[in-house]
Amino acid sequence: MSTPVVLFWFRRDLRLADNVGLFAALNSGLPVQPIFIFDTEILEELEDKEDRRVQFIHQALERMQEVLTECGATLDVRHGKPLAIIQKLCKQYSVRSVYTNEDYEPYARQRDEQIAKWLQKNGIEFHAYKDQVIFAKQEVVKDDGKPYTVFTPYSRKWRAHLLQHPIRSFGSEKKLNAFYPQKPLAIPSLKSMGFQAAELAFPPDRWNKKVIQQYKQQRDLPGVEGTSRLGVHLRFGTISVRQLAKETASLSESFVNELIWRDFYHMILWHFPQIVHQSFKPEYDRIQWRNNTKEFDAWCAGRTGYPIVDAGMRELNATGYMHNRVRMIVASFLTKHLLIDWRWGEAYFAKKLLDFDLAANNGGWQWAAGSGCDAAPYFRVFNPYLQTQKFDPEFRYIRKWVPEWEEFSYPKPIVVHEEARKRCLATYAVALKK
DNA sequence: TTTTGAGTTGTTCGA
DNA sequence: GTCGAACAACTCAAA
Repeated sequence: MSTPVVLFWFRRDLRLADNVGLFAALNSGLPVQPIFIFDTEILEELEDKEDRRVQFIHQALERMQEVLTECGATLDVRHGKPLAIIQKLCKQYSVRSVYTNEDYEPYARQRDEQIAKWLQKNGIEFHAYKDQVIFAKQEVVKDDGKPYTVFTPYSRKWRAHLLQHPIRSFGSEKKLNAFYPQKPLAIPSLKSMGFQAAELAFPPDRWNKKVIQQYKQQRDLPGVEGTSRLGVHLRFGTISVRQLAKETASLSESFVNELIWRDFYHMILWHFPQIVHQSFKPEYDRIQWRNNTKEFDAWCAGRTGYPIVDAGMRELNATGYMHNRVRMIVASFLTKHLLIDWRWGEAYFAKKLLDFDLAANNGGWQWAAGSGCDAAPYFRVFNPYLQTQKFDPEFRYIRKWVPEWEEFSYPKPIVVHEEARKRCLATYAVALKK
């Protein structure tokens, strides 16, 4: 009989340091075999065979593998359906329990439920920990126990809760000797999984003190490096959100606010999973979207004739990233000027964004469309010219992504702002009148 | 239960 | 050019 072990299953927490579930596993008293599963259910949905997110994950795994190899341990990486892989691993190793960190997306919840059930039937424990966010699920709720749906009171309660429950550190990186000793195993290559590498760099997993200090003043200026660029690292857990919050708390209240927004949207998704398909405010699903596919294609390609919109879409297409201010502008433009269903825009972002996160992306789109919790009022239609004047007054961002914007060859606006605005207000009014 | 104050990120119009 | 009101009332949170 082989040595009893516990498995630690990495998902959106691809780091060895300050990892709650890993810390618990390493303290379980049994040697820990770390695993990762490239989930074919998810990978098959990806159209782009150079999808940079797959590469990002691969790279993060390789980095952990280096450290683990030095400790005489190894990460066992598989490719397939999670339940089947877990069943296989439980046959191969003498598994006493499976440790992991919670994932609040509907697909993940259903997957974990199924796996936990199978494990339980086979006498194996399943432990999942909160690691992805600072406060989750029921931790920050109204006095009557119900979830908040308005951000500001949520954020006040969140901050009060933090004072009562200061952030702890989980020194998982200090227990590397508790891994199961084993000869190195190879990580499946991208190619073997039907993907290929593109020569592209990822943003660093560090933050700049000056950027955080000036975050409030500069975060809205897409022509300036005024944001942290840490979204992708929070998404895949290559940095710890707890550590980040702790370190930046004294530097910028508005930066911490963005981390609270992240918790807020994850909490909302947990309590209202139907928002993946439906408007948070159901009456917004009565809107008669125009859904013109030619206009949608123009929006996707950055050919709307509105330079700030086109710059954003071109940045997204070229890099897998878009500045947050511009995300709002292009989302407002798609839903309100073009009257295209927010789900179309949401799906396009899901396909393209390196830092794509279901909770935040859905929250952002429903906010822009007006259909979300605590959303922009429906009559608030961003004026692309005014937004440019305010946030890109010297056209730095526009010049970078749409160098031909002043030339004759640049397309005429796909819609006239004033007309589109009126059409939007009229269309929304029909859907929302009682 | 009732009341009161407030609500991420805007725009337009008219005095 | 500047400023406040209207947009449209509504819902939420908390006292």
